[in-house]
Amino acid sequence: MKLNTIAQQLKLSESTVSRALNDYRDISADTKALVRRAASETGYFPNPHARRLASGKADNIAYVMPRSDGQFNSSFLVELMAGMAGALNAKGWDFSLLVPDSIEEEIEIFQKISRTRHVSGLIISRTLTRDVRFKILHELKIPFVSHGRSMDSAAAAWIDVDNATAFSDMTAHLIELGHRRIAHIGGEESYNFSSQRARGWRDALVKAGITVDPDLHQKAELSFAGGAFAMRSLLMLADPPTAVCCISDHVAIGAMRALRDCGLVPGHEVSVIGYDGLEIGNWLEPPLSTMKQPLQSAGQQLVEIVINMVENGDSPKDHQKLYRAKLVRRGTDNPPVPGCSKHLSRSRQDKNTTFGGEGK
Amino acid sequence: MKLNTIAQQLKLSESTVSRALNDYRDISADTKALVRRAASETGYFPNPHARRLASGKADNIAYVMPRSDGQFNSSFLVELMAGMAGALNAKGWDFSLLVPDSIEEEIEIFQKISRTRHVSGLIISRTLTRDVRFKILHELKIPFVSHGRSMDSAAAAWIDVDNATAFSDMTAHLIELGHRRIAHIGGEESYNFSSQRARGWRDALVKAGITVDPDLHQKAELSFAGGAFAMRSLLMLADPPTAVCCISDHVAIGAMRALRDCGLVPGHEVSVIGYDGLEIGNWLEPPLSTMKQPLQSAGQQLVEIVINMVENGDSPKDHQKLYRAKLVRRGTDNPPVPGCSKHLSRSRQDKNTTFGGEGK
DNA sequence: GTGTCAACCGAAAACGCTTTCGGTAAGTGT
DNA sequence: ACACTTACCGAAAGCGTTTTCGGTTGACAC
Repeated sequence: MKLNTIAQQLKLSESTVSRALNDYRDISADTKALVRRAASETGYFPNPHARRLASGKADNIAYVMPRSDGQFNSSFLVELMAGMAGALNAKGWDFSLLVPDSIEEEIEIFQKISRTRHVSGLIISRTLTRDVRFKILHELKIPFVSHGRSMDSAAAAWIDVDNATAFSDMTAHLIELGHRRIAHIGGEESYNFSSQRARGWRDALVKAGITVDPDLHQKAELSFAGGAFAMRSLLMLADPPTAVCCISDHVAIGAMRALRDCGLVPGHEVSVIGYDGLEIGNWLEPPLSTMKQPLQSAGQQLVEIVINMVENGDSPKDHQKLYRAKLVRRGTDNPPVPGCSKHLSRSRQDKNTTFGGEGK
Repeated sequence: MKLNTIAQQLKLSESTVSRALNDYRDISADTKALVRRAASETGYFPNPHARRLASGKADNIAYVMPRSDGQFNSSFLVELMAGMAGALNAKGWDFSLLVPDSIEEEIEIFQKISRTRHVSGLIISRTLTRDVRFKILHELKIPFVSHGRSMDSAAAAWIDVDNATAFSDMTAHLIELGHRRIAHIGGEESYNFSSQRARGWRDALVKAGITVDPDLHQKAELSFAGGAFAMRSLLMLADPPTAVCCISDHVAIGAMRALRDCGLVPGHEVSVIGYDGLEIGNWLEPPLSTMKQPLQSAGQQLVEIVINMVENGDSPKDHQKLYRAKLVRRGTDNPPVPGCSKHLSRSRQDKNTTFGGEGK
């Protein structure tokens, strides 16, 4: 099933067959049809390695998968990768996965790619506030797009959600409901989305004339446990919050658990809003309010961007896209309950008295 | 940075350099050291395409990712893929993802692989009870391992969990707690794990001398919504179950929601046990009991198996491994509450009377 | 000395495709 | 009739490795 075979069979030269298959315009329509039919009849597939070696093109995209955070929004990740694979498949390109253990290893991989060019384009994610990868990839001249911005991404291609606006929207919503003491459970601020979300929260408070109490800003691991721990700390405060903006749904779910453990009902004594729009939130008791990203097909978009850069040499700057998250009210965002603040200090409440909030 | 350059630089032939790098034994230790040093100094990486073309080896593994079931245990999937990527990376092999839209497309991909051999080995999953892929891959002589068995997998390599035993263990446990009316919310039985799990449930009942009531066997979509729907059907029964064995944690979570919506408390009037050992189960109210698979590094294992088959020509049959799932008691498996069965028929209960079960 | 055997290395032929360059034949205008 | 395109195709040179097949040494025994 080599090009050779098919050429002899048709009494054409290899080069003609090759060009016919690749739709060169100096091949007559007749021969093209002829060759195509012969190819599909014999079930011919060009050898990718030979093709790539000869053409110098790799025709594949690699996604740098964030390592070892089992707690991160994994359903989203799967969705994302499926989207990428689908879009690439439509183009006939390959999709590989890179899972570096450390940032050093990641950079090493980049260098290898830049030398051998065995990967035509890259998609990175989980961007840091300051992220060397942008500079490195730029220097190595590897076409790439990032899922998430960074302070170093001005000249790069990216798609992202407006984290700051999302969290100021969220916070403003709670303020409008009547809350004044609104906490934020955030994450490690070296991650760009972390610091942006914290900023959004802070901005909304300031804008409403509420002074920001540093005690109300907790930093947590982005996991169930992290959220639970942070929530417990908040409840220990002399003047606990009546609402909490959580950096992720996972964290919010942990926080809900902590509330329950103290005999409180999420959305009653303490409102909770998460972020991610996870399906699971709908199935909790009570259902978790959250911010949802509109990226139904982020994977596909990312792929299309990087393909454009590889094939047409598009400028990265022409591919920057910001989306806005939308509030999804479910059951855990409600007006503060007057007099409830007393209940909030350390003492475990009797379940029967605190149970049965007004719901949504 | 070609082999050429480095050869001239050292005044050696290309072939010598190549063999030195690949550790052939007819190259002296001295020259090997020399070449190696030169290579690492210049930062040389062999061109993968050229290498693969010349050697005929692809040195990569592809994973056929199950498409479009957002509801499936995605954290596990991510974990799995990370494990695969890690193991492959250690070997210097590439990892690609295949995401076919249909079974036809999947088979087409297999044929392409068998022709061009651009993928050395395959990992498949989400096996069907009758799964043509086993026969096809065997005929095409593509080395592969499956994550999950099938009726057609006798001669193939696989790792799997003993689904039947897991569900008979689960059911037996509920029987021991005193339950007699034990339902099963299962899935589409064309999936192998689905039918196995249903079988385990049925076997345990029979073994305990309990006649199997077909009404108690619900088939649901493997999602939150599917679980909720099935649970509602069960509650509508004239004689509803006091315990439910759910095919997955997702389904169980949906079932819990349905219970709550009827004013019931999961683990009180109706015990619920899930399957998968999802982290999220720990954070529900009450925490969900479940069966946990011991596959901490299934990805790595799968990769090692297929590599062995590719490199050493190992027989598939020597790589079949069955694991046993373990019960994780959390909050939703308890003895039946006497007199509760009355509450179970359709009527919405007042929350205050039903709330506050004995917990775990 | 001659023969033998390792140990080492080089020349050159693959591997299966792409792409440049040039050549022929037919069409176009004058 | 001539030059000049245009349309189409073939020859051949890569692409950067691996691998087969010999060939040249030097050591060692006789």
